[in-house]
Amino acid sequence: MPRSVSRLVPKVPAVPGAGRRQQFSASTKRTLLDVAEGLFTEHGYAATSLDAVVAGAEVTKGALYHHFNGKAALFEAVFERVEQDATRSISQALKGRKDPWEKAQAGLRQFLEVVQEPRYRRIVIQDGPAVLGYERYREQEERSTFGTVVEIVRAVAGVGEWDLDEEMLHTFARIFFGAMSAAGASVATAAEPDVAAWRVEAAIGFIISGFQAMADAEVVPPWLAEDD
Amino acid sequence: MPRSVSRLVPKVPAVPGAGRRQQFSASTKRTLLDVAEGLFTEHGYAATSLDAVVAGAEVTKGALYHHFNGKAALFEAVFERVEQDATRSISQALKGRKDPWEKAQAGLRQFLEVVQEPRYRRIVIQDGPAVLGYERYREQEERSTFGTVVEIVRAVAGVGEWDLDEEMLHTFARIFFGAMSAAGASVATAAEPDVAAWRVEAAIGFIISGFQAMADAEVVPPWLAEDD
DNA sequence: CTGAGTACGTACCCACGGTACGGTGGCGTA
DNA sequence: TACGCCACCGTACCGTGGGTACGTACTCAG
Repeated sequence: MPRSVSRLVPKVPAVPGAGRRQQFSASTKRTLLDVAEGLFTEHGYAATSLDAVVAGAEVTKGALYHHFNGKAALFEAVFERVEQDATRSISQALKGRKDPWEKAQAGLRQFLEVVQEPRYRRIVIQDGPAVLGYERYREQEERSTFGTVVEIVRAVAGVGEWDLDEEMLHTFARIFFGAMSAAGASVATAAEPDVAAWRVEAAIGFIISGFQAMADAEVVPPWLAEDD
Repeated sequence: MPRSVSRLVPKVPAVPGAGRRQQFSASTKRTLLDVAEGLFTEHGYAATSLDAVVAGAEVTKGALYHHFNGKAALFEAVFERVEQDATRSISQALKGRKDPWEKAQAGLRQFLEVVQEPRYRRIVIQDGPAVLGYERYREQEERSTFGTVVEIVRAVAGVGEWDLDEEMLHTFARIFFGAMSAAGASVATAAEPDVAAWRVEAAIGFIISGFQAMADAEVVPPWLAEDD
């Protein structure tokens, strides 16, 4: 059932003057992205045919291949848009927060919200790595959601006054991001997402409290004692 | 270039007696799995054609579809084998360890080794979720690698004498598993895997030390204070 | 008014997953 | 030992779907 989406049709010029042609072009491109996003979310990348996409957008494959280099390119464009929305959403939640711990909490909460969106789970988490390859997948991550995590970790580390070099900071961010992704997935698939979300918040909070406690007590990580 | 793998050919009975027929059958099935594993690892699921698999195994599609219900089923069989090997490898590393913290460390180290295997990264981490779907993917995880993580977390929590219910324990395990997966991926793709592995061990050790410090100091997680 | 190039539509190719069916040889049975 | 059955596998074929080559209409600069 190819969903049809309303789209500008070159009949009467909507806005006369500078480039009506390009308006139609942008409209069809956007429509293709919208339809593709819906189908990718619903059936996944592999089970979505380009015929279904162009049928939903009420165009032909000629139009699709004019705007995108192929199916993978179309997916990547959709992928980028979804990640951009997610990043904007999270960044918005951080507005106004001053305390790094508070920012971390707000960021986590908003991420747990985002990860419950079907499109994010399906397109970014599930199909993303396989379609884009881990190389490009991590490139995309780096300059979107993951980038936000890096900033938060940097802020928190600054409060703790730990002397982490840039590499170590990225390692921590990577670990936290992986933890959040997995946690988010468990939240999204849980029978009661709300309860599960609370559990995750509690667990992560538990871990972070450990950092604070350790900073206060000035303990030495036990399995770093036997360094050779 | 379809790699050909040596395989039993029904010419002279290798071991006479009980069921030579089944030996040939098992041999071809195993050969199909071996070839498929190699091709899936090298080119990925989507870019691997069944023609290439049967060519490498020196059989035809008739044989393949006799043993497996389809391409996805073939992949899942390969997937299970890889995960079983990984689980065995990690369990082996835990043998003899008594102290839970020590077990955690050994398990982490072995996991970081496993995650560097190209077949595990490509088949399990990269293509697994997309091909099997998140449902089946997590089912498989649950009774293999992730199950080991749960046991380790349970042991460690027992030492800390924290009263975690089963749900919370699973949440922690989920988080740690996600952290380890992401960390493992960063290790595998790093320019210097050894150094990266050390960083991850240090970071995770850092976090776990936080737990110990917190257990000693009996602090309260800060963002759990404002419970409503 | 006209050339040029954008923005599509049309027709087609072919790789690849899947299926239907045919055959052959081992293995239990009498 | 003869025989029939079924597991095991080969052969031939189809349909879907990604990708491509090429034609066309419309727009805008000059």
